[in-house]
Amino acid sequence: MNPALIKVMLVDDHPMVQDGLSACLSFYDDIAIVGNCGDGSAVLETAKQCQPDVILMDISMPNLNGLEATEIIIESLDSAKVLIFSMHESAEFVTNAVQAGASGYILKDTNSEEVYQAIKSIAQGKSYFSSSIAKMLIENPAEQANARLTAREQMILSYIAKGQSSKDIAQTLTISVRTVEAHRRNIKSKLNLDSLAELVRYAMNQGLIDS
Amino acid sequence: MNPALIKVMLVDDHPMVQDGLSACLSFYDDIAIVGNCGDGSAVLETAKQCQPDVILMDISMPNLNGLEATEIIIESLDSAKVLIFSMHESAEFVTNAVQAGASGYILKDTNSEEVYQAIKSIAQGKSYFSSSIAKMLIENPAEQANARLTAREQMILSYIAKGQSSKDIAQTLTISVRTVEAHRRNIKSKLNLDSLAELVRYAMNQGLIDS
DNA sequence: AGTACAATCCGTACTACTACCGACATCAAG
DNA sequence: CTTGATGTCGGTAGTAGTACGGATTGTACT
Repeated sequence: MNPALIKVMLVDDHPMVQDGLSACLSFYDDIAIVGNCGDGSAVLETAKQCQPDVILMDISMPNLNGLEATEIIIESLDSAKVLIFSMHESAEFVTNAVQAGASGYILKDTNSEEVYQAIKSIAQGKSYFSSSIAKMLIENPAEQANARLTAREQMILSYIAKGQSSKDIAQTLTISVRTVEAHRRNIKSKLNLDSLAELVRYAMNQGLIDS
Repeated sequence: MNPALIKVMLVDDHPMVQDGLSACLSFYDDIAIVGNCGDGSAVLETAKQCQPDVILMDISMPNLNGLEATEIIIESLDSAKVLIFSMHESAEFVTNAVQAGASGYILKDTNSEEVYQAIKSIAQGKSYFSSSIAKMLIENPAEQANARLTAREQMILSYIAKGQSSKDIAQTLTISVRTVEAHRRNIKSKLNLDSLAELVRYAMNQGLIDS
């Protein structure tokens, strides 16, 4: 058999994970690592150079998180499929990833054989989810359709969760304080959360910020 | 056996990270991976079998976290040194790790060369910290000494992180709003944190609240 | 062309929180 | 017994955020 070579690009801010994936996937001769990237904001550029078939993407990254990066990729490069490679097992993450355009979602505690199978499925145009993820999706079907934040709102929320005031955020983004406050209101309304504390917890659970 | 050979044991619940470390460290012929373990509760048993010189330990793991596992190891096997391999860059994690008996702390975004250097240092009885970690320890020196919150302050903080206002907390505890505000000030002063968001993150990292 | 939504901005009144300043009671430890 | 830490409470002033109420632009889809 002479299968088509699948070009894979890795996006993860941990060199160890990148090296681990590279090492593991190098055993399969129908997969080629054509590029890797440790920063969400550089994903599109790298992807345009590499022209990968499958992008294996971490969610929590500096600058630009994996979900936003996925949206950009899906809009700009319809040839590439995105496979999310995350440690987060919550339903919000998975549904957000799917809505962002990801074709699959696997957990970081999966072994290399399953990663390989997932890449193969994605490359063939199928979708792939870790068994525990699939089970969860069946048990908790789509709940919060209106809970989806826009990219701008996610950006604002991440600054809020980092501890910046509306004034700070306004200066950072060079927009009016009133605009930031409006986003604040919309975010709280969408997520049905009252307090700043709940916003921060939501942001942390969503992986919008570190630590 | 080569007397200079450093026996290393890996503890991480992500197979990818384990594989990556194994692959990267296999290039150095003075290091031997003598065992690995994906679960904190099995660390001690595995370590007794392997008799490692250095244990490379993740912090976030199921069942038993890396800090607790480190304490047990240090008490039971004085031959083994522990090198924490974490994605968390916060001062609390680092100081907690050191107090648990870890000889070093490196971040998951370090490259394999630095991991190698860290293992060598640890094996020689020295300590090793990632440059950003060392920098942080220098900039924020002994603030963890006065960073201990009283039971009352922890209680107040947990309510704050849950999203309650000072007024709410005052009613819940049947004390004055001013008292709650005073505690708030003291907590922020002790922890050297300005914003409510940082308080919430601290509380979550400390496990004062759920999810 | 019309609708919907996102993103931007403003006014006003109100509440919550912060930064200062201070006080006093209790209780453990030197 | 003095000292220090803790927990309690207050005044006053200022800043930050909320809750209404609007508005305008641009884009995208029908």
